[in-house]
Amino acid sequence: MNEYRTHTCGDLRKQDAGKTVKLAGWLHRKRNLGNLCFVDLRDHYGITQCVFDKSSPLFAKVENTRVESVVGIEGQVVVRESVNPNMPTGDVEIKASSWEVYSEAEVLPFQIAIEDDAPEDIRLKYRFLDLRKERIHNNIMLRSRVIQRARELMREQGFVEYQTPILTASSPEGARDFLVPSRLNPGKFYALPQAPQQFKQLLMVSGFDKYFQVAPCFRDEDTRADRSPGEFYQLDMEMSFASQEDVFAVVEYNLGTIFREFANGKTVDAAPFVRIPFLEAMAKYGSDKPDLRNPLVFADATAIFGNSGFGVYDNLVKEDKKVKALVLRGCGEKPRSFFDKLDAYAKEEGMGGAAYVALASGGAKGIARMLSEDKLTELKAALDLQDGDAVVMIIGKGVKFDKFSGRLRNKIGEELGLVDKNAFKMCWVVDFPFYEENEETGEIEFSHNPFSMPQGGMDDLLRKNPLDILAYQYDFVCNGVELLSGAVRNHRPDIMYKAFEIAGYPNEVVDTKFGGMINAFKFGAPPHAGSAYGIDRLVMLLLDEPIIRDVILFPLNGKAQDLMMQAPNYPTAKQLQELHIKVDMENQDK
RNA sequence: GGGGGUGUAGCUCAGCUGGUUAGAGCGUCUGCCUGUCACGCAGAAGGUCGCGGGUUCGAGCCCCGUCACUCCCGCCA
Repeated sequence: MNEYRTHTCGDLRKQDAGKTVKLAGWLHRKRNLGNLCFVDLRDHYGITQCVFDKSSPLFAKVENTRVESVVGIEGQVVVRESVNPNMPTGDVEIKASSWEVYSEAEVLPFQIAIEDDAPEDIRLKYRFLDLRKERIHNNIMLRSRVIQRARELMREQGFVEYQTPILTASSPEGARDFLVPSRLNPGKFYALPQAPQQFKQLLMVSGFDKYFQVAPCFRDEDTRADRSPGEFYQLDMEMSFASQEDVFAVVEYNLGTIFREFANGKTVDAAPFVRIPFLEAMAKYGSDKPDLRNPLVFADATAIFGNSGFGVYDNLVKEDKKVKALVLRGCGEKPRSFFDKLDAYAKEEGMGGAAYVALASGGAKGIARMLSEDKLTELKAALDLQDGDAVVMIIGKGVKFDKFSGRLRNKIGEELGLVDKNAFKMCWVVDFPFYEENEETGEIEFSHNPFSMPQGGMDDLLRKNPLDILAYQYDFVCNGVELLSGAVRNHRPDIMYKAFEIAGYPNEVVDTKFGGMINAFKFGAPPHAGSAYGIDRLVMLLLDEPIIRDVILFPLNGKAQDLMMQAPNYPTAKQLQELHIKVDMENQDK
C-alpha cells in the first residue's frame, strides 16, 4: 500500500499465508508468555495478532512497549497453530521480523481494550482515547453511513443540498441564541442559527425547489440525555408547491428506508405510518410523542363517576376533572404493594394519587369496595374488564395532568415489561392546535410555530374560536422519541398578519420583528412545506444508545464545555478591545 | 431556576449499628512462565474517603454547609 503498510489490520486471511507484509497501528493488547509474546495490533479496520519469539532480538523491545503505543511491524503471514474463530483475522498471525515504535504511549487514564466505565469528564477530556474504543468508534462510523445514505435518498428524490449562513440574525422564535460579536459593527451581534428555517423558506421564494441540508443548529439551552448541548445536526428539507402529504411521502421513504436498512435485527413498522391527532395522543397516551411499543392506552372513565360512591372522585368529577383509566390485563392478582407504589409515585409527582380496582379471584380489590354492585358492573363493561384484570385510575385536568398520565403509562409499561425492546414503532402526530391559552394570563398564544399554515386558512381564522384552529404541523415519533417536526408554511402575508393579530401582535410589530420574511412573501411566494429530523437522535435510536454524547465525535459536557479544547474560554484583552466589549462579572448571580 | 442521585486507589466498586493498620477486581511496576487471545502465577507500589465545618472518647459512616458530576422538571423543534 505505502511505506507504512501493505495491508490494514483487518485485511489478512488464511489465503494470505506466506506473504511478507507490513502493518501499522496501535498496540491493542499484549500477552507475554515469557518465551513467547503475542501482540494484538489494531487500526481503524481491525485487529491482527503478531507473534514474537524469545530468540528474536526484538523481544525485549516488544516487552517494553506500552499498550496504545503506535507501532509498525513487518513479517510473514502464517496460519495459526490455534485459530481464534471470534475474530475475522483469527486464522492467521504475523511472524514479525521488525518492530518500530512510531510513538510511545504514556500510562492511560482509562483502558481502551475493555469497556471501562470511566467518568464522563475524564472520557471527554481524553476524547481522542475514548474514540479509540470499539463501541464509540463504531457509533461514529454508523453515523457517517446513515448520513451518507440519507443524502443519497434525498438526491434520489430530486432534492439538492444547499448551504445556508452560520453567521446570521437572531431568530424570532424558539430557543436562546448563541451570539457572536461583530468587530466591524461595534455593539452588534450575529446569532448562530437555531435552524436554517428562514433561509430554506427564502430559498423557495427564490425559485429553488426541493432543498435539503445536513444542517448544524445551535441552541443555548439546558441539556438532557437525548439533547445535545449547544449544537446538533438536522437533516433539513423544504419543498415548493407541496402539501403535508407530499412531505410525509418524502419522509416516509427516507426514514423508512434508513430504519429498514440500519435496524440491526429489530422489527420496523412499514410505511405509511399511523397518524395520531395531537389531542388524541394526549388523551390516549398522555404525550405528544407516544411510545407505541407500550400497548397501554388510556380510556376515559369520567362517566362512571359523579355518584359512584367513591366520594373523592365523585366530587372532583363535578369540578370538571377527568378520570383516565389504564387497563392492566392479567394484573388482578398483583399484590397491594404494586398498586401502592403507583399511588405513591402519583403523589410524589404532585397528583392526588392513583386509585385502582383489581379483579382478584378472592373478589374485587381497591376502590371496588366503595362502588355499588351496579357501578362496578358499569365500570367493567365500559373498560371491557375481565376477571383477573386490573385498572389504574387517575383524576385531574389540563396539560400537566395529561403529561403526568404519560409518565405513569411509561412507568407501568416498563415495570410490567410490556415495552417491546426489539421494535421500532413509528407514528405521525398531526393536527397540533395553532393557538393555546396561557394558563396564567388567559391570553391566546401561538402554541408552536407562528409561521405554519392554519388549517382552513383565512376562513377559519375569521370564523372559528382560535383555540379550535388546527395547524398543518406534524411530528414524526419513533419509540417515544420526537425525531422530526415540520409544517406547511404560511406563505400568505394577509393570513400571517391576521394570525399574529389574534395572538395580540399589531401589524407594525409584526413588520419590525419579522419584516424580512413577510416582505419576501409579498413578491410572489410559492406554497411550501418541509421538515427536519435530528440526526444525532436518529443514530441514537438505531444504535440503542441512551446517551446522545456517545454518537457525537467531540460533544460538549452538560455545562456546554469542551473539556479537551477548553472551550469556552476567556478572550484576550485585545480581542475584547477590538470588539468594544466589557465583561461585567459583578452581576453574574443576578 | 427547582428536585433527585452519586462522590472511597489511575478506573470499577465493597466497606456491617460510629470502633484498632480502609479492602477487592482491573490497570501500573517487579519476577516466573513457549500457543495465548480478558493468558496464567507470585509479589510490590498506589488513599487529603470531593472540600470545609460540627457532634463524639472516637467519623469513610451522623449533622450543617459547599463543590463537582449526572438524571429529571422548567426551558428547548
